[in-house]
Amino acid sequence: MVEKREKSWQAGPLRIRVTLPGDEPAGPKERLTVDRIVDAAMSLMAEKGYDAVSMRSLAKELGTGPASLYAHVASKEEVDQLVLDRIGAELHVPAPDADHWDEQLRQVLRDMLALYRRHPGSARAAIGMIPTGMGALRTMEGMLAICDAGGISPQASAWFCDLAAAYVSAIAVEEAIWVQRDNTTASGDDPDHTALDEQLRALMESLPAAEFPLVTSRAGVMTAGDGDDRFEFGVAVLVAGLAAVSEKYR
Amino acid sequence: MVEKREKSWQAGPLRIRVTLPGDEPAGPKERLTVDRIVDAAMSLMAEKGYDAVSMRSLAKELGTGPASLYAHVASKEEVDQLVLDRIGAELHVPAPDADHWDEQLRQVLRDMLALYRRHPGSARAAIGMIPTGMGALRTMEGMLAICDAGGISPQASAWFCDLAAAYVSAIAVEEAIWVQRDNTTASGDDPDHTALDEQLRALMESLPAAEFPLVTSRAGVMTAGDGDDRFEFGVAVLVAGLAAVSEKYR
DNA sequence: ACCTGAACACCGTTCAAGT
DNA sequence: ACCTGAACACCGTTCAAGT
Repeated sequence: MVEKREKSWQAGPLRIRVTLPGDEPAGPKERLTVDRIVDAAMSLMAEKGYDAVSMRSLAKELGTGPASLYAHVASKEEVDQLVLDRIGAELHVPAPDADHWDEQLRQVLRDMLALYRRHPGSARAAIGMIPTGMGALRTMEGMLAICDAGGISPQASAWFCDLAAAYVSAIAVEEAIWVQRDNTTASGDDPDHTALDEQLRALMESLPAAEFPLVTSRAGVMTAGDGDDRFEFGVAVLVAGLAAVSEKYR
Repeated sequence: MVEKREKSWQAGPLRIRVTLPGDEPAGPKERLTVDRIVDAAMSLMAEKGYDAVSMRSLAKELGTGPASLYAHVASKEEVDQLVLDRIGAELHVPAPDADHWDEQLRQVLRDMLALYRRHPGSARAAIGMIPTGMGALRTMEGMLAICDAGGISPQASAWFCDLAAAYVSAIAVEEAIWVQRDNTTASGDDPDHTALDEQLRALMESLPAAEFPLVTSRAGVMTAGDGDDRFEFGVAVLVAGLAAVSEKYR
């Protein structure tokens, strides 16, 4: 009834896999591999969000039962870890330039957020995960090199890698959760979360001015800016703060 | 078969509820209220971790079925929100002191983390949640006042509230996830996650030195310090960074 | 208005049995 | 070695029915 509908081949270092539209249930005779499981997890995540990725939905996508996956991965958590490792390998940190170390560092953080955005749902998998994939380690190496070029102390550089990763993934998770809510609530109408900002602003303005003089009078500035504006502020604070405290952590 | 085994009464502003040991299934005649649901969620979370809190376990704790909860709350998410609102009310921000605004701000962030730690599992509920409870709003008001005393621009102050909340809750979630893992893996032996640090350090040192000169040579400093040391660094970076960039966001 | 039992449509993981 | 069906012990939420 179902023939081989999926094609995959190796072309040098690239693994190419093509699935024609309407081929969702996939060929059941294709051998299960860790790579195929990770592929399926990433495409399912991108298409339907993190919550749609389960051992069962993954198995269905691959034309098998959930128990079969456990011959290749130990747990759902391992699948998440593998997805993150694969994504992490996409980030490339430039060679350090001492004159622009701070801008380079800010750019790495922007690229990290862009990576999560490019793979919707991936941020949710990153919650509480310590990244130990080769990609993440290479990113660390690159960040340390840039910090060195900027004269940042080794201890401050080391802890900054953690701090930056925690901040970026926190922002990415927050965004991922709105996006998911927007997708399930409003039926693809318009993706502005400005409605939510407007609501929050109204809430702040409606507070008793005597008890909340600042929140009420600054409701506008509190809800100002989009995600990028706020992230850019965060990135600026982090890098400026690093420069400022570096000496204290020598 | 089961009599009223739970006692609760009002004593001034305090709500006191005593459940004798062995009374877990609770009296089934006590009327269900939102407050009782939130009480149950908080104690279940503290005792058995966030994952143990479900609409079903909550119902069992309250001596009823899961469907009954929906007469008082709309969803599990609302329960989480209510728990967070209650916890948020515990934080108190001091009146601003212009000479020590930066130390005051750092202390608020420390207190925020302490709050999550005092209610284990609560951090997990905070993921992707925009805090709109009265407690959170009062905390914002207090932080804005301290920033004002420090001469920070309104825009920088406003965005800093967000940034700080995101950072602290990211750290709290990370900690909550170790704790949960430690509790389920090692059977209450010793709660040092230093073993994990040691493992990470070994991994870094085992990397090829040619490709990872900094990660390998600085594995020690990368895994140095406990949670408090690293958090203190983060807090120092954030507040110093705020002071540094404030003028750019006037 | 509040509560209930039963059901719906899901989870992750295990395990004996097959090939 | 790899895969499978069936089961175990769970989820959140809905809804008609009761009081």
